[in-house]
Amino acid sequence: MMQPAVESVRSSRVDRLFHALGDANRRRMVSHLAERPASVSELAAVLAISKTAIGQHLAVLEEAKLASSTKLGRVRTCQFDPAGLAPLQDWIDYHRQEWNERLNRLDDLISGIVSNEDCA
Amino acid sequence: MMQPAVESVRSSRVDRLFHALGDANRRRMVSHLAERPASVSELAAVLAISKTAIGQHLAVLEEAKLASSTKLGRVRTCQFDPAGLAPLQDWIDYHRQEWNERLNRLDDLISGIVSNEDCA
DNA sequence: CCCTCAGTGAAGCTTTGACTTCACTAACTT
DNA sequence: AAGTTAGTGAAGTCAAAGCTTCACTGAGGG
Repeated sequence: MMQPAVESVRSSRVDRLFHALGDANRRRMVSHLAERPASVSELAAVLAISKTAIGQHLAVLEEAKLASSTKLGRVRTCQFDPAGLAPLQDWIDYHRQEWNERLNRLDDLISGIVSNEDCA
Repeated sequence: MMQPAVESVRSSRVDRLFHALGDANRRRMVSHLAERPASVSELAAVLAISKTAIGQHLAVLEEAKLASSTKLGRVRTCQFDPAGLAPLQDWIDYHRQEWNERLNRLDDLISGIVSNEDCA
């Protein structure tokens, strides 16, 4: 639903993802949907904001592939899509790894120093 | 450095964290710092923005505990703090778990149906 | 058929956020 | 001492983001 005519300004997938989760209300939506699917009205009631606002947040979440929705009759049911979190997890893993490599290089350096001392 | 006089508007730790990573330039800073520490000037050169802007981004990253910095002489050296990613990981894990529980409940339901069919 | 309820599009409001420039301080260099 | 160079504070600009209200469509219920 509510796909923008033009591709979003946010270029990358990761960008859309982090931006989507950067808003507290959208995270609350995700948290709620992670427990059970919900309609727009229900989400509006829970977050205490207008249905219009929910619709806007939903569009952002769907662009980030964190949620999906289908309309049956007049009610739209929104769902959480956990697979959408994958790129986020990848980003974290990547930076954790970078860090570990830094530690490893440090270890090597220290080992070198130690062995030098042993030689002395 | 640059601690705000008043506590940030962003209340929770998770909030600050997601918001900090919601900006592409700040993520680039983190990526760069994950490889090696860098000065403000170096980051400004890499990202092609003013040193002032780097200072502002740095403040946000430090508030989110994703980075730290120390000034030696006139140069400030910035460092990535990987431990700051923990709450982010926790958030993901939590929502993955919620999802799994949903799947389990679904499994139980299906099992119920199946055994009913078996009885029929 | 009329009424209500769920959701949407359009517009506009207000705040936040990401920069910049300018001016200034403090630390090296020569 | 004089000239760079690194970083900062203050202020201002500009666009994006989060909401709201209003008007309207369409589905269901009496």
